[in-house]
Amino acid sequence: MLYAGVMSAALPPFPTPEESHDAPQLLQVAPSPEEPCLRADAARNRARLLEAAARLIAEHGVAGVTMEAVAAAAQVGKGTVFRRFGDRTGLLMALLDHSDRQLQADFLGGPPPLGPGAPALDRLRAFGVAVLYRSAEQLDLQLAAQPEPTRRFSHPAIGARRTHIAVLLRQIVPDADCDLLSQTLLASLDPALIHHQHRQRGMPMERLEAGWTDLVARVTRTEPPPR
Amino acid sequence: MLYAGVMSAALPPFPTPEESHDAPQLLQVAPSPEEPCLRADAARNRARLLEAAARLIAEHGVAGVTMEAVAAAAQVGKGTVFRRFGDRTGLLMALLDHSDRQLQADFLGGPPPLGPGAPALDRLRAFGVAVLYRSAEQLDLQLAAQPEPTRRFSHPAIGARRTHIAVLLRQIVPDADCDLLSQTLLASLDPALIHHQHRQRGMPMERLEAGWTDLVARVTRTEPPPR
DNA sequence: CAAATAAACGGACCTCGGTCCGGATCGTAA
DNA sequence: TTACGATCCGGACCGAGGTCCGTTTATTTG
Repeated sequence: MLYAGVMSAALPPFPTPEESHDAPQLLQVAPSPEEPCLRADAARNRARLLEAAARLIAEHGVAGVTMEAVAAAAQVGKGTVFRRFGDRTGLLMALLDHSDRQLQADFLGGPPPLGPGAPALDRLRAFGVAVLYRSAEQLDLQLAAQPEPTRRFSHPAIGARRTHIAVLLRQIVPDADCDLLSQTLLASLDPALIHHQHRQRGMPMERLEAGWTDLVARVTRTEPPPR
Repeated sequence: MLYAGVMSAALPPFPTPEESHDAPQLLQVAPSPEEPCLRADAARNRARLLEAAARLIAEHGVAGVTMEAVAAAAQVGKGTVFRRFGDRTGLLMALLDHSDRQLQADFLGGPPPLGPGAPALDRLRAFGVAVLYRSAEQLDLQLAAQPEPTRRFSHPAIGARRTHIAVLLRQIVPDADCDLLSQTLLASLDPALIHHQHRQRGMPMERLEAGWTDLVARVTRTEPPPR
């Protein structure tokens, strides 16, 4: 389990203030237009908390990330953790934030086929594969960071992915209900599903990758790629 | 919110003993071959607990279903609740058990197009629609009964549905990776997804139904039905 | 019917997520 | 530099899920 990415994600002092779980923004990419910019001590504590959480994960796994433990490790009061991140999943999602932004930057402005420049169909294929492997790398954290079912699709990062898929789909199958189809496609990349297929049913990642490619071909009614 | 179905589910003294959450049986239908058959007092308490839980839901919503409250309402010790149902989700899933069996009986042996007799494609369409509306009716309970991500696909009832979809798919697109496709299709019927589309994004159920029909057509590479 | 054994019971107890509010700190403006 | 208000901090506190184990009860066997 390599949590190096997670560690680095903890370092930038970008604030994700406590109001982070409602803004229905469609496409986030920068640390949001202009954050209320935390007070100096708040920003410092935020960074220490993320770092402490990452350290706890590295040492004791996700299960070891107790709100009290994180607070203690960061030498901070428990209330501070909740003030900053709202709840446990908020903290864990913040740990994934860096990697979320990375992915988003890649498919919004990175090199093809993930980024713009390639045909939409190729971008869609590449997107799924990217999400697949990214999730597989951080599966434990991804699973633990899943909020209760009611909010599972409310996270901005998820919304951004859905929108991206929908945009691509509209270029390929303009007549379809792309808003709906995009959700379905995204659901097939759910970390819990990956966990079940890969770990519980033992399917190799290559098969999941092929499954995604095939699914995209079927849904778009195009020929499967030669492989 | 009609919980009549739930109430009636509480009545049959069928035991679902504490070992119910691992048996990887492919198709359950009866109350399992021969349950270890609970002791008389245990069966009685089980029934009282289910009844109490259903009553609490009817009165205070799912949020009112506290393990202690259920125990108290059933005039039983808290430990007994956990012994019987393992954990909270176990209790809530037990409440859905009756409706699960009903659905299963319908698609395994009921009248077409859900049951055998109709072409596989029609059965697949009907299956999705059935699951869709059934879930919509009990959304709150369905959402609350979702276990942590790790076990979300381990429930026997889910496995049965997956298998059923896979069987149908194999008759329609024998060359596809039906085991994988079936999971994807099932994922698009996830209660959390329905909740998000229908309640949070305001899509009418008819649109979700059309979405399923369209998805099935695309995935099987068949013509969409005339409507 | 009585003794023996396995199963079930109950509730005290623990942990952990989440809340609350009096007090400390930071940023700012005079 | 000082004063002031907004923001933040901390940890006591609460509720609910889950565990444990001494006690009770159903069932079986002689």
